[in-house]
Amino acid sequence: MSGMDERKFRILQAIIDDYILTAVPVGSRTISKKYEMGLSSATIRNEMSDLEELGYLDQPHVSAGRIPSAKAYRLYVDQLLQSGKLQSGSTQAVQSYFDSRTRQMEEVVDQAARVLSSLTKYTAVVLSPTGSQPRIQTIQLVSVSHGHALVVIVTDSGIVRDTVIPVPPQLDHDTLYAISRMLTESLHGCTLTEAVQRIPLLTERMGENETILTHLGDFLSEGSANRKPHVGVGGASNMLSYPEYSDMDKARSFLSLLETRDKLASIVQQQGDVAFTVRIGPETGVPEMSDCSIVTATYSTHSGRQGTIGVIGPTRMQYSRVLSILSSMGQQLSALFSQDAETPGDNTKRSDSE
Amino acid sequence: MSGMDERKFRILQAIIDDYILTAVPVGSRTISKKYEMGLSSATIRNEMSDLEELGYLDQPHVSAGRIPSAKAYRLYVDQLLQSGKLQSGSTQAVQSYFDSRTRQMEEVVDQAARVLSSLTKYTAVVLSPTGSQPRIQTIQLVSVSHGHALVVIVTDSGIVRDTVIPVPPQLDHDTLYAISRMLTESLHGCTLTEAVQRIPLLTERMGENETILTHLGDFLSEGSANRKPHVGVGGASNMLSYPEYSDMDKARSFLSLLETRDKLASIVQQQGDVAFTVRIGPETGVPEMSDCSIVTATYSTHSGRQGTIGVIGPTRMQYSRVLSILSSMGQQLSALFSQDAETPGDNTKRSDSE
DNA sequence: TGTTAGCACTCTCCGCAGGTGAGTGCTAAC
DNA sequence: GTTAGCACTCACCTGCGGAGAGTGCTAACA
Repeated sequence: MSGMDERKFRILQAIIDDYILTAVPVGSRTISKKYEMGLSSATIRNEMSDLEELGYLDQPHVSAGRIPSAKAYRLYVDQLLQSGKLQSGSTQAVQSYFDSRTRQMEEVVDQAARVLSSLTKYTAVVLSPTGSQPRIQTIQLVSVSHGHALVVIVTDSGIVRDTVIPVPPQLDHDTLYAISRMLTESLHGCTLTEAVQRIPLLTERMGENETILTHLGDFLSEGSANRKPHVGVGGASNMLSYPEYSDMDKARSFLSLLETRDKLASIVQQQGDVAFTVRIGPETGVPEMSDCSIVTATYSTHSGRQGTIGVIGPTRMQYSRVLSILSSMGQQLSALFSQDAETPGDNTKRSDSE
Repeated sequence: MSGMDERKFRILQAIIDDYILTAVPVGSRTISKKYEMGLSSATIRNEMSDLEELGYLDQPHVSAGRIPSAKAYRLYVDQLLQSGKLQSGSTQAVQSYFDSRTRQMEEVVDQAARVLSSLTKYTAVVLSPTGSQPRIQTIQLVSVSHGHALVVIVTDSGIVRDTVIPVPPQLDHDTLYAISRMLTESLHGCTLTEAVQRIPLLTERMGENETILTHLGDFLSEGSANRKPHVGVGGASNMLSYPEYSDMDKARSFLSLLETRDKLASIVQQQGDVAFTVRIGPETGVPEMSDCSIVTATYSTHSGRQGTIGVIGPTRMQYSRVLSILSSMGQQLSALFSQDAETPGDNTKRSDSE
């Protein structure tokens, strides 16, 4: 980073800004004219030559302008993150998008991805919260039809899952309720994994209905294993608007990556405890995204589970804008998921005002 | 359709087959050589000229080969549907894809879309079942936290929705259970709309807990209004593999159409009671899909609700293949959604074998 | 010593030929 | 009715030259 004085930095900044806007290699004349630097193109040229030597600029071919390298974006972004001036006004925009009432966690996640993509004009990915295993609060069996019951498990972070299991057909509502009470008392406060272990101990108390336990155990162990977050994607087609993806093959491989949700989730998932992660070009570690950048942020629920929101765009992304939008969105989601046991947007507020 | 003899039809068929395979305008020589017709290219040429006059063939420019018109595909498909020889062996392939156990309706729909797209190499859309309003079987309130309860409504076609509503904090499990029993008895067999109407009549029986009714009413009326089917899309990027979408703008508008699920649903949704619908090119009525075809089929649940599955591809789609795959998939889904109140793939089978 | 004007040079992009080849329509012979 | 032959038409490819943008270098200037 040595050899980098104040003026060089300002020029680099100008080049990045211009390139982010136009996606066209930027020449010395452009800088000296459009960005008032009080310097002639020749001087700029010299500086640019230096910047290229330092690795901040690339030249597609001899007689083209320069484009910022990944290193340049990195510098730019680091600067941005340090100077912490991102909050800005985008909170409003984010907020206004969420007034439509959504209920299920999956819906919120999908909706968030749509909002994020339409605000940024890039591709957005939202992962539902994961993390520490939720603890069981209530287990309830509801009779569905003769010989089948619905199992609903409520945890401190919302409904885990519901499933239908077969039950002895002679069981009536009240018996199911009694069993539910018993199960709830025995397993309250356990994580799913703990519950699976504890289930065998309950056999004698169940009497003839022990088949229920088998099914419940199956269900629980699957629920505890299957901790894949839900993945919402929005604005996949936005990417095609950018000239860097005018190549069909590139576009196709990018889009098909977006379709394999598991892989996508593992790429986007943010590791560590930082507020933001910015991965530029090769830093993504994904060949399909070698000229993309991924910006992610986390949000968290009141029970400490963490989710990730991310924006994928060309390396010449409007980082500052994106970071500020992500920041707002993260706050919104945190708030949303922290009321009412991660089952957001319930009727409370609206009904109160009626 | 007059002026169309047996031989012309065979030639037309050959042209369509070849064009479906290659996407390149097909010339008279190709037909006479690749497809053994015992005719010289000159004869074919004459016939092709006739076919063009009849409107079955188009010529991109004077000295190019011919390509089938929408009218030709229409004829081809009608023929295919009449001769009812589509069942074939693809059922196996479809079946084998579904052994992975899925549970929630949404998951099944998404999975079906993925399977469908990977089998056909086109873009697939699957709509969850809609139709006659489901009837309430059970209503259950489950205590979630102090002052909040989870409402689970089981209908004859599965769980409608669950939501958290506020309840008076002093209510304990048993009271909630009693209320649940009361609600179930009063509303059993109602459709959601009927239930909304009947709720006011229950006020006196609830005593001090009537706020619950307000929230329940809100929830029900929303559930009955919000009859949008879930839309699963698979293989969006497949479309980019076909030369007809090598134009970026076309591709983008197509993909962004796929992203607006509501619009997509209304396009794909099949009207009428026929087993299959094939809409070719302009017949789709959607500018973005003017050179696509949409093939849809329906599946239905044991409670008579209908869902739609569809494949979107270029007009030169492999109709025969697609129709047979759709047919299998439709059967699979019908079967899947008819066991266990539309909560498919439950533990029954697996547990029995353990 | 830093800045600037000027100039030669490079390389992409674009439009314009000309050649090639696939395919047609027509005519005449079988 | 079928086929061989032939002239004709375009799309596509390739190579070429000019225009324009941008650079690097050198020399002059403050």
